[in-house]
Amino acid sequence: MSSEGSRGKRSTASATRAAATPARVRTIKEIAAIANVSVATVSRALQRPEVVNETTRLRIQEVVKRVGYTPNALARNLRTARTRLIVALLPDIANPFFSEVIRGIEQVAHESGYSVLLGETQSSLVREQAYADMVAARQADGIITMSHRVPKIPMPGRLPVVNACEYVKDKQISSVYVDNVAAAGAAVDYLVMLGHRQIAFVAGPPSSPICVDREKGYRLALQRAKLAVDPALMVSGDFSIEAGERAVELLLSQGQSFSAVFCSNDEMAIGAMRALSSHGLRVPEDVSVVGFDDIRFARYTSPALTTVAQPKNALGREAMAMLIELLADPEVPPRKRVLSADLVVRGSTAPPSPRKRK
Amino acid sequence: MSSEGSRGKRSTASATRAAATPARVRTIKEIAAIANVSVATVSRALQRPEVVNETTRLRIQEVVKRVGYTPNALARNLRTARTRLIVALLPDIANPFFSEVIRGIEQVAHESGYSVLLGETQSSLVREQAYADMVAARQADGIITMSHRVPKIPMPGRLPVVNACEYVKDKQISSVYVDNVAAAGAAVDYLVMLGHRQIAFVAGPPSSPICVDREKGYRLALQRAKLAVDPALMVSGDFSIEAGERAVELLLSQGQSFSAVFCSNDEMAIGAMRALSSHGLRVPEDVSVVGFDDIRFARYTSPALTTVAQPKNALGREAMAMLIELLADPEVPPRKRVLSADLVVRGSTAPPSPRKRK
DNA sequence: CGCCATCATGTAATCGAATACATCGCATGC
DNA sequence: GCATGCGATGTATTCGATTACATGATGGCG
Repeated sequence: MSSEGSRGKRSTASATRAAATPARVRTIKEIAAIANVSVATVSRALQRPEVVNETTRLRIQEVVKRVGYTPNALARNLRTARTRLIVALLPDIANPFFSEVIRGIEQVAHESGYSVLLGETQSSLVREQAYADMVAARQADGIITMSHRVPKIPMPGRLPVVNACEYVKDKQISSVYVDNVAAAGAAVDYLVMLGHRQIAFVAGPPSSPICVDREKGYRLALQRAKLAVDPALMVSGDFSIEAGERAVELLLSQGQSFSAVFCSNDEMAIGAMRALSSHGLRVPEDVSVVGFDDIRFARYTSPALTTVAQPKNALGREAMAMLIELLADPEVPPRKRVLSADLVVRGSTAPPSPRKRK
Repeated sequence: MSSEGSRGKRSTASATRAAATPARVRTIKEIAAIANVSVATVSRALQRPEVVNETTRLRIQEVVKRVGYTPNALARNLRTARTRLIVALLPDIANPFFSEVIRGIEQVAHESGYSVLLGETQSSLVREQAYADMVAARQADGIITMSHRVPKIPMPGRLPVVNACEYVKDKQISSVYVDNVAAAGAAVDYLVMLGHRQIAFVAGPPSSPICVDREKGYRLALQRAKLAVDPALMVSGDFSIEAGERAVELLLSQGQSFSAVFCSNDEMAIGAMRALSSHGLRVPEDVSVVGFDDIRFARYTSPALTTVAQPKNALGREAMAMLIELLADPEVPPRKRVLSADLVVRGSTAPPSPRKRK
């Protein structure tokens, strides 16, 4: 069926600048017929232009452009068993922290001819798995996941998965993340250096290893300063602004005394600042606040937020580089790459005021 | 080649709970061989279970689960000519406005068995086009674009494209967006009602029709109030926080007199507030600020931002519903669906202070 | 002059699943 | 007892590209 008919044979010269051929979905066969060559030649003209005779190539390219042909990627990918597509899984696109990581991923991806598709998982295992299945189903070559779970993909050997921002215990999975223990410790060290003695901590979800690390950093820093770790000053939240608000509300309602709060991410810190000010407490005069991540909004809160800046772009770039390496050679040994994060001091921190609060 | 060999024949009963068969990539042929049926039966057992005999079906399903078989989606999609995948293009994932729109899109998509992949375009035509080509290349069924451009896709008839949040002139493209003229007008009406007479306007990129509309709403509201439209009070920006900052800096450095600023989006409003306060002007006592979008952070600025709330979730839901409708029946007439946006009054607006400023 | 390398191109197999059509067995009706 | 229909399954084609291998033309060289 589908015999080109009408056109075909000797069309190339005549119709070059004729009215645009009505846009249609074309196949390589049609292009071959119009250009009077075989499908193999068309394919070669598009894939490895250097092996086809120049005039033939130009003729084919002209036809392709004129009739508007886009090769069917499904057929091509089926045959070649690669898609040049990778999926980046992020828990929450509303979290500005990930934006820049994504940007880093995309930069490196494009340099190597990969496209990036984003999947929002809302931390749901089901949805993580659904996107991961795209790899099993051969719709994508690999995955960068920004959660602390590795989806199951039935495959031989190494999974084409790289973990970014978080990390998993599985030694086989390459990860890029920051030294959360050290970074959190540095933040608390700074508060201690300012003179704070009662430092509250708003933790993230305990299911996430990096949150455990941030808490560990907090504890170690207190120990270094010979300060007691007071469980009553430790609350946990789910990374949302509201959670930060609730955490501080809780501390205040319990009548806890503290002159600084260290939060496991910036959004909770923003919530914390809000709760403080709605209780008439000034930041940083009455209470200092430190966040983690350095999201874009952190410098626009008032006062601007002191926070631990993760190298977001580098995290993304490095993750993608690792994935590309892995896709090129499944034998490369897995690595855990640890970057460093630096404290950025802004206006939300100051020495504690002499008069004891509350 | 590839004769299953070893196993095959009569394995089903014996190995049911044997040690997991080493994970490998399977094909429908292998499954058929292991289950002792034809590929057609395996395919049917998976696609239309009701047409295969129950015992056969159970046997096949058991094998599928045991050896870990995921059908090759490329092959399937190639054959069936549909992917059940749609791509949502957004200019900037860092912009929290889009997050909720995406969420609406995903909700409806999943209800109808579609998966959503996100493509960040950074407003680059090239990148928009690259993602759009996925449709031409049959890797996705349709596109929801949140920019004011419609990518070119060589296809017969209606393009499987829906426009959300923005809109394009092209009558053939369905769109969902809010009545920006009315919404901007309502915001300015409110400022007028509070007593403001000198209202500055920070516009968005003039290339975007919705920005033109917001400006039109501003002008009309001023006219309704018999106030002059003063070009000196109108500045434009690119939707970033920094742009809002720069816009207000400019007005102040020019010595312009105004008691309120209406910004085309929340991020510019946040920038505006920052510029005002860094010049010692209090919001709202000295200058009132109104934004547009109602992003999540809008209620956490201090003071909380008065803004025009777009029905973000509904925009997403409606866009996806339209796309699904369109994919099911390319004949449905295109529609421009206009939702309404409501002013949310928070703390950044107040009547102008009696003493003239500057 | 004939052999062979080289270049350009064509033919046909292939990727893995879906499915139209064919086949087979068996029960039902006349 | 035989035609009919139906349910269950198998055979073989198809989707649209890539690519190994075959073929044919050309030219250089001994």
